[in-house]
Amino acid sequence: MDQVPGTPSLLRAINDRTALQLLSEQGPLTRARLGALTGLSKPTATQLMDRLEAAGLVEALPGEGRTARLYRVRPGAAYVAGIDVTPARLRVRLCDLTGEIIAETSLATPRREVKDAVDRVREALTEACAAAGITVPQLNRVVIGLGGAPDPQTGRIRYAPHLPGWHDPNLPARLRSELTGQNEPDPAVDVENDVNLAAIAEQSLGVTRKGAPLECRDFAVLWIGDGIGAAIVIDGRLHRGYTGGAGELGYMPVSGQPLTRNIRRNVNGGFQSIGGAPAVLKLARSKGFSGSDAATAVRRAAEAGPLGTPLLQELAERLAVGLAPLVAVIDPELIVLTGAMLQAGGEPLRELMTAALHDIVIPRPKLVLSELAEAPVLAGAIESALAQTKQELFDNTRRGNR
Amino acid sequence: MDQVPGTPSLLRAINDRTALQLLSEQGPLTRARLGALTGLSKPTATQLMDRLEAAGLVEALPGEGRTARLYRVRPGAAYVAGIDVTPARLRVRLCDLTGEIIAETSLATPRREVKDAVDRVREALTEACAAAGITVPQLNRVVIGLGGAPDPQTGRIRYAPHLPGWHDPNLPARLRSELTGQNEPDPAVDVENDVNLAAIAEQSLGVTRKGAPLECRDFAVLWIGDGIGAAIVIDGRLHRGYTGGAGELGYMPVSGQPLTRNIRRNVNGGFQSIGGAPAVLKLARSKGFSGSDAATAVRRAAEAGPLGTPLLQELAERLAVGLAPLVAVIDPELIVLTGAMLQAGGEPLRELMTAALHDIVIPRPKLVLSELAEAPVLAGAIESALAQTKQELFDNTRRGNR
DNA sequence: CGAAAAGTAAGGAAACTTTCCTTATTAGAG
DNA sequence: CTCTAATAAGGAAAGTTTCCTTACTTTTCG
Repeated sequence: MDQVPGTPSLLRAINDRTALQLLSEQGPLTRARLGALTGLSKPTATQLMDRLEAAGLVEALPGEGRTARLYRVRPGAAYVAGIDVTPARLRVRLCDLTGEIIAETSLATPRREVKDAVDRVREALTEACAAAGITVPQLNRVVIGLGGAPDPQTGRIRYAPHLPGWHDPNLPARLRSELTGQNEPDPAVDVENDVNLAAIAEQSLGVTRKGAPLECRDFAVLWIGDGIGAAIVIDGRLHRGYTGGAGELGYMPVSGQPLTRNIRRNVNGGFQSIGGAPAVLKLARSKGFSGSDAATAVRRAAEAGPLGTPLLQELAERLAVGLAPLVAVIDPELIVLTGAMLQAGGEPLRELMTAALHDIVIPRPKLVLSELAEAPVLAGAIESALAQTKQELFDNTRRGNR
Repeated sequence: MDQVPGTPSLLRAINDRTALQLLSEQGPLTRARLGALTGLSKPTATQLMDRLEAAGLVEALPGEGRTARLYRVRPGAAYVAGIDVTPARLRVRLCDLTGEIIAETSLATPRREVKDAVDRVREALTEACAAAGITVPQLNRVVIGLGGAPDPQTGRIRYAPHLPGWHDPNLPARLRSELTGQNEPDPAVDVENDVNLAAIAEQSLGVTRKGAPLECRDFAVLWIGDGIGAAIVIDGRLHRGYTGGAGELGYMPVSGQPLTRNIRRNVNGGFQSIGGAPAVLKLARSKGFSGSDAATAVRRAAEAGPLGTPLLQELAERLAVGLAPLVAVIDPELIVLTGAMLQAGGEPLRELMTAALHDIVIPRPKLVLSELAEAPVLAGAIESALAQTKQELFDNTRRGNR
C-alpha cells in the first residue's frame, strides 16, 4: 500500500529526484536544459537548482559573466568505496559522487596469517582514504564483493569455504560499527556476491547497459574463474534469492553426472565437478594442453586454431549442460560470459557453447563475451554503492526541505 | 526515465488510483475511512469520490438519511472473462469488476473435429455472456489459459503440441479482432500459460497471498498433471522469460538421465521422461499400483500408508531431481505444489519431496501444497484480467478528467 | 546594433489542507 | 418516554504548496 499521500510536497520530491538523476547521467546541464529534460518550466527548474545547490548536492561550474551557467553534481558531496576480496588480496577503489576514481590500492594477504576480516577491511580502507586525501568516516557507503553469498536473513556468508576470516556470524554488524572511531559516523557497508557485482557492472557499463546494442533488462551472467557462479538480473534488478543463493550453480546436479546426496557434507559433485577449474585443467591435459592453471590451458587451446577444437568442443558441451537448467528455468534474453576461463576461451569457445546450448534446450538465448576486461567486480561494487548513495541523498534532500 | 513531469495533476492521478485500489481491496468504504487510508484530508476524499462516481467507477450503497454513505466499486463498470483451454474442453468464467462470478460455462471439444480456435472461443464466450445477460462487446478483457507458452515477441504459442487449432501464427491478432461484429468494440485478449495463471491465483487468493501465513513475493509453482511446468514469481511479478519459456522444465536435461541432443526434434528425454504422467504411470505399475492415469495411481499409493511409501519415495526423488536446478538457479522462498498428480500425492508426497530436495541442493525452500482446489487456472485468468482492467480504468479516469 | 538566450518577477491555476459550520444519529439522563 | 449533549458526516471558505505562463531585463554574440 502506498502510505505516501499525494500531497503537493511529494511533487517536489519527485522532481528533485529526477533532476539529480539527470544531472548524474547526462553530466553538466544548464537550467534551461534541465527544464526541457524534466518537462518542467524554466522558473521551476531555477528554483529546483537553487534548492539542490543550497543542499550541497550540486554546484555551478565556474563560468564567465552571464553566460548560461552549467551545473553538475558536486563530486565531494559523497564518497564511496568498492572492495574486491579474493584469497590473495583486497583491492580497494574509491570514487566520488560522480563516479570518478580518486584512489585505488591493493592489500596483499600475508601467507599463513588469518587476520580478522574487519581489521583487514579497516586497514585497506584507511590506506586508500589516505591516498585520496579523505578519511574513512567521510565514506557514505562501502560495498564488498567476494566469492560467496551473504544470506539476506542472517547476514552470514555462505558458499565461501576459500575465505578464512570471513565467517563470523556477526560480520555484517561488525563491519557497520567497527570501521571508524567512537564518535565518527560509520559508512554503510554491504557485502555482496562478486558475480552479482559483475552483473551490476554489465548493466551499468557493459554489454547490457542502456543504449548499448544489446541493452536488456533480463539476462544472466555466467562467471567461470576459480569458481563457478551465475548472476541473474530480472526486470533490471538483481535477483539474489531467498537465502542469497540464486545462481550458485557449482553444486547443482547436472545431466550425465551421478547425483550427489547429502550435499551439505559432500564438497564434490554437481556442475563444478565437470566445469570447475580442476576438472577443466585435467580435461585440458588429457587433450594435450598444459598450463599452470585451467584458464591458461584454455587460452592456449583457443589460440591454437583447429588443434584446440577438441578441447574447446568438449568444454563447451560441459558448460552447456550446466547452462541448460538456467535457460529452462528463467529463459533469459542474453547470457554474458565472463571470468578468467571464459575470457580465455574467447570467441571460439563462445561459438561452440552457443551451438551446444541450442542443441539441448529450446529457448535460444544469445551468448556474448563480457567487454569489461578490467576489474568488473570493483566496477560493480562502485556502481552499487553509488546507486544506493544517490538514493539516500535524494531522500535526505526531500526530508530536509520539507 | 520518468517522462511525466511532476505537475499537480499527477497528484490527482496517483490519488485516484490508490483510492480505487483501496476500494476494490477493502470493500465498501466511507469517505472518511478512505481519507484515513489514503492519508488525504476529508474534503479531498470527498472530491475524489465525486469524481470517481461521475466517471461511473464507483457507486454509493443505498443508505438511509444522513448516515455515513458507503461507496463501493460499481460491479457493472467492467466485465472480464477467463478461459481454461484443455484438449477436452473450454471452461469459461465471467466476472464483474468486483470479481463476483456472474456466469460459468463449459464447451466440450467434439472428437475428431479440429475447429478453428477463434471460432471456439467466440462460441464459448457468446454462450457464457448470454447466461450472464451481457454481450461479448461488453467484456473489457479476456484471458485465455492453456498448456503452452505464447512467445511475447511473436505471439505464437509454443510448447503446446496437444492443442490442435491453436497454432495459427496470427492467433493473437485474430483473437483481438474477430470476436465481435464490425462496429462493436473488441475486448482485449491475452493468451497466457496455464501454470503462470495458477501462480497468479496463488498470489492473489492462495497460500502466498497478502496476509496469509506464507505470504511471499518470490516463489515458484510446480505443476504436474498431464504435463510438467513451473511458474516463477519474482518480486511479486510473474516472470515469463524472453521467449515465454521460463519454467518449461519438461525438456530440461536432468541428472541421472542421458543428455538429449537435437532437442527441437526429439520429443523424449529430459525431466518429463522421469516425472511426466506416462513415466509415473509405468513406475506406479512396477511398484504394484494401478489406475487409469498416473494421478489415480499416485493417490492410491498416498492413501495406502506404508505400503505406498516405496512408490512415493521413488517419485519424490525423481521430482526433487527436476526441482533441484530451479532451486539452484533462483533460490525461491517457497515452492507451491499443484496439478493433479501432486495434489494426488498430497502431504505424504510433499514430505518425501522436501526431504529428497534438501538432500541434493543447498538452499532449503519450503514446499507447500496448493490450497486452491477448485479451478486455479480459471481463478488466475480472472485475477489477471481484473488487474489489467483496473489499471486501464484508472488511466482512463485520469486522462478523461485532466 | 539587434537578435537570441538566460535569468527574474508577477500573476494565475491546480491540488491539497485547515478550520468552521450545519445536520443527523445516537446514547444517556431526567 | 422525552429532551439534551456528544459524535460523526457532509459541506463551504480561506490558505498553502507547487507549478505554469507571461512579460521584462540583462548579457552575449553575430
